[in-house]
This record gives sequence, structure tokens and C-alpha cells, in this order.
Amino acid sequence: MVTGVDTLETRELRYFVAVAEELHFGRAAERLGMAQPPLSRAIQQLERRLGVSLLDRNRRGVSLTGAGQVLLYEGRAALEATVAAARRTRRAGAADSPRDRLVLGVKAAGAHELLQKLLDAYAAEPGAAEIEVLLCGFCEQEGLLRDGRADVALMHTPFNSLAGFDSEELMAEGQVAILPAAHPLAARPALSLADVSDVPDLPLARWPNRGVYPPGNGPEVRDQTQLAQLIALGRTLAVVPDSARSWMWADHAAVPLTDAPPVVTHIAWPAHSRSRALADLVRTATRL
Amino acid sequence: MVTGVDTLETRELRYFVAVAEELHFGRAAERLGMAQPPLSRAIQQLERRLGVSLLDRNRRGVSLTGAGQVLLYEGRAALEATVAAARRTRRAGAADSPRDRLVLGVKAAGAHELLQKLLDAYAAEPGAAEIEVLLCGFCEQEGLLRDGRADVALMHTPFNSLAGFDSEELMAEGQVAILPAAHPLAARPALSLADVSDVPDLPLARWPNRGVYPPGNGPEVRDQTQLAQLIALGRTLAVVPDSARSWMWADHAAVPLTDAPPVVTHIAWPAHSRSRALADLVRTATRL
DNA sequence: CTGTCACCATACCTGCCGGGTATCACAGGG
DNA sequence: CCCTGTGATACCCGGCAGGTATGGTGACAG
Repeated sequence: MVTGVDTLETRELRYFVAVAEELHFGRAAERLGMAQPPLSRAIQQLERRLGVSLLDRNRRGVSLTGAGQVLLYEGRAALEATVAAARRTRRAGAADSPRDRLVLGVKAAGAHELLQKLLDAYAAEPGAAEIEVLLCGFCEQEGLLRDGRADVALMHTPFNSLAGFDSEELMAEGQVAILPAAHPLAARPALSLADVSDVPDLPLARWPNRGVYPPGNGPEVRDQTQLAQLIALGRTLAVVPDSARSWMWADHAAVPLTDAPPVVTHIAWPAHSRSRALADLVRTATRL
Repeated sequence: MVTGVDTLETRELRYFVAVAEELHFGRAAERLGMAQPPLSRAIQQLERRLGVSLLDRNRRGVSLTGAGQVLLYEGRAALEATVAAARRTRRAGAADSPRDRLVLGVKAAGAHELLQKLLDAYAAEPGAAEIEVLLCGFCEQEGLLRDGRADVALMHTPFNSLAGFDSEELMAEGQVAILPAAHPLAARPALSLADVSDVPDLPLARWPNRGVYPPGNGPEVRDQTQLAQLIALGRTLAVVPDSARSWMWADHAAVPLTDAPPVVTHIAWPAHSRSRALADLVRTATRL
């Protein structure tokens, strides 16, 4: 099998993804730690090899063609797969952890009770592997699994997507609004999403998405602590799963939301994983 | 972000996968169209970069270490992802099929009626894309989807695995035994798996798996036509889904199996696909 | 209209590294 | 003991990735 023209080198993918994300050759080159001309040339060669134009170099800037959008998406996935391959291989070869160690990705402060029970129950299993808990930010579990930093993760639909993973459902829970205890709404026995979506003095906080904050007038937050403090200060409110009550402050009040979609916690792992430790952990989890 | 040591080049993955599959540097080099010494060196560099030993070079041969097995598996997946990226990008950029064309992978002769209905129903949709039907062998749909040769496929559990794809269930059916019409068993109104698993004069046919036939005394077959003929000749029997009756010959008899697991046909596509044509096709399929 | 700026493309050079050939080291088998 | 098969080593060479300098061009100010 002669390697046809359709062999993308990882280097090319890295370069293209950088340019496609920055939409600016200069900045992309800087991010890649190289000069701009070789980068331009590499992208041109890539376009010629694929026989497809990936970028529109217009006046004042660069934009993605349709094919470019496809390659950005598919290329990211392919890159993640290669770094996952490297990471998992290195882990498998590390002398200290031959095979009996699992990295579990969990959103910090998410489903704390469930996690506690899971770890306890699994530790009691005969031949249990060591579980390293890798705490991460808002929706980062997907990335952890995809690039091999984690072997298994607890994910929460509808926030996380389970596409591309194997998973088992563990728990479903309602959502509550966390409000400043002193706020009038906090006295209500229940609320609807409409009640909390446009409260003038409690604008919804904004989380960074891929490094940039969406527009809006709510406060910008980066972690749960900041959010908790802003709620305590009466500046914002949050809609969170029921189990998030575990990190409530004294100045917070939780009011059930009647019409919020339920949050379902899953245990998820890369499709086709076949390690015994992982299978044991999943079995333990589903039996909780 | 300086590209760390964990950057595997596609070339390295190709090389390693070839060696890991051949377990022989010379043959692997030949398959790769290169000489053996550079290949040896490349693998050594790879091992040094990863800080992990991948192969055991013993007297008379090469074998995979644990880490090597991991890299073989993960590396294959990563390679498939890159060639899928190339293929899909090129298809997206091809001038004649901007976006309104889908390649549907189907096992030849599998679920023929369902496929017919699906194609008819979808063609009647407004704005329907052109559907190219890509027929494939026994369990090859997974590979088609993974490496980008197909956009969507009809898969049959428990033969295919849906892990790593998004999918919707379309149909469940029982299984029947296809027997030579003249065979005594063909006269029975129903059979169990035990009845057909060890018939002395009708040994089960063997299908090639990754190019090699499993051991056994049944005849070796490569496609459904061969199988059909062997059954007609009274040399073997087959356990197949109910819908396979559509390719029965005059000399065949079909007898329902009472305890065979049902075969479920799904429509499956790469996780996260977002094309409108695909979404329409899936919706049409689930409404059949 | 024109100078300037921002930005990508082109031209050209250089050093590295991937790949080739020749050969070695070593284990088994007769 | 030699012969064979197999992977590793030594060494050379050419291509290509990456650098610097510079060109081309649209946007914008005045």
C-alpha cells in the first residue's frame, strides 16, 4: 500500500488548526513558535496536496472555506487522537503503573456525593486499581477523555456531549436556582426558568468558552468559587443541579426549578476501551 | 504552547503500525516501500521520544510489549482519524458536491427492504441530497465510517459495534437458519441454536477476519454468494437475520431460530456530525 | 490621489533529518 | 563451524522545513 496523497502529517494538521483558530498567519506562526513565511508555505502546500482551498485570503483577514471548516473540525479530532495515543502509550509503559491505575476526570465540585460513594465502593472491590481523580473546569471532561489525560470521566448531560464515547447512566437530578439569600425570589417555594432568566438585578454569569467570554452584561467568572462569591454578594444567580447544594454558602438560598431539564450524570470512557480495571469501575458505578 | 515531546507524527504512527502488524521489520519496510534500516531507526527514535519500549526484539522475531499493544490500538485509531480528515476535507471541497451528497455504507445484501424504503422516503424529502450507496463486505461498515469513506452507515448489532458513533435504532428482527432444502433439519418448524451449532455434515462456514481465516473445519467463504452456493450444495448452513431471506435460493430452506439473539439494525454516523443532509436522512430513517 | 500600515506571498539560503547502501552482530540450524 | 535470517550500526546524500529579506496589495487617513 503506497501512502497515497491523502496522508496528512500531524505537523500540517497542527499548522492548519492554529491558522484556522487564529484566522491570522502572523499570530498563528507566533503561537507555533515559528516564522510566518514557512507557515504560509506549509498551508499552501497542504491546499495543493488536498486539491482544495481551505482559506479565503480576503482583504483584511482570513476566513475559512467550507472545506476549511471541515478540516478544522476533523483535524482537531485527529490531533486529539494522536496526542491521546502518545499519552496512553507512555502511561502504559511507565514502570510504576503497569496497568492498575485509572485517571478519573470529574468536574470540580460536581456530583460530590456520588463520587465519594463510587470511590469507596470501588476501593472495596478485590483487585481494585488505584484511582487518580483529575478535577477539571466546567465542561472540560470531554477534552480530558479525548486527548488521553483521563481514562474515564463523570459527565453531565445536557452540558457534556456523550457522542463518541461509551457511557452508562448513573443518576438523574433536578436543577435548582442558587440565589442570594436576601433576594425576594429566594423566598419563593419554587421557580420556573422564565422567572430566573431575566431578573434585572441578577444577570446570569458568563463563562469563558474556548478562552473568550460571550457577550452580555453578566459578571465574568472562571470557577465555581467566584460564582459562589458573586451570588453571596447579590450580584448574580446560578442554575445548577441539585447536588450542587453541597457547595452552597450560608448567604445562599436554593429554590427548585419546576421546568428545568434534568441533569443526568453518566460515567463515560473512550469507545472500545478494554481494560479490566475500567470495566470493574463501570460495573461498580452502575450498581451504586 | 510549545509542541511538547508528545507529538507523534503520522509517519511514525504509520511505521509503527506496520511493524506491529507484521512483527517483522523487513516485511514491514517492504510494505511501506522503504528499506529496513531507516525503519529500525525510526522505531528506535519513537521509543526514545516516548521513553517507552514498544517492541521486544527476541531471538527469532519481534513481539509487542504492553505499551506497544496500546500504541497499536490507539495509533490505528489516530491514523484512521487523519485519513478521515483528509478524505472528508477533499470531499467537502470538491466543486461538484459542495455539501449535498452523502455516502451511505451498507453491508451488501443486508436489510435490503429497509434500505429501499429509506432511499425512497428520503428522495421524496424536499432538498434531499444525493445518496451514494457504498456496498461493503461483512463487518466493514465500521471502517468505512471511521476513515471517512462513508458519512453514514446501516449497522447490525451484535455484529457491528456502535461504540464511538452516534446512532439511532431502526429495526429489530429475529434470526433464521438457512439450510439446504433437502436436509432433514429443513423440515423442522423451528430450531434452537444448539440444534444448528454442531451438525456434523453442515459445519459452520468461516469468514476471514482481518485477512486470516479462523481455525475450524468449515468451508472458507469470502462473500454471501459463496455462502449461498455452499448451502445449496448441502455443505454448510448459515444463521442470518430474517431479512436475509431476500437472497435465498430455490434450494434453500429457512427455519426460524427460537433462541437466537435479535439482530438490531441501526443507522450510525460519526459522533458530532452536523451536516443538514445527514440530519434529514436520520430523521427520515427513524420515521419509517 | 497618495503615503502608510497591515498582512500575506515570494525568493532564496541553510542545516537537519529522513532515507539509501553497505556492513556488522548474533542467534539457530544443519 | 559455516550458513542463513534478522535486526542494528555506520555513513553518505538530497530534499525539505524553517529562517531572513523583500515584494504585492488592499484598507484607510489626509
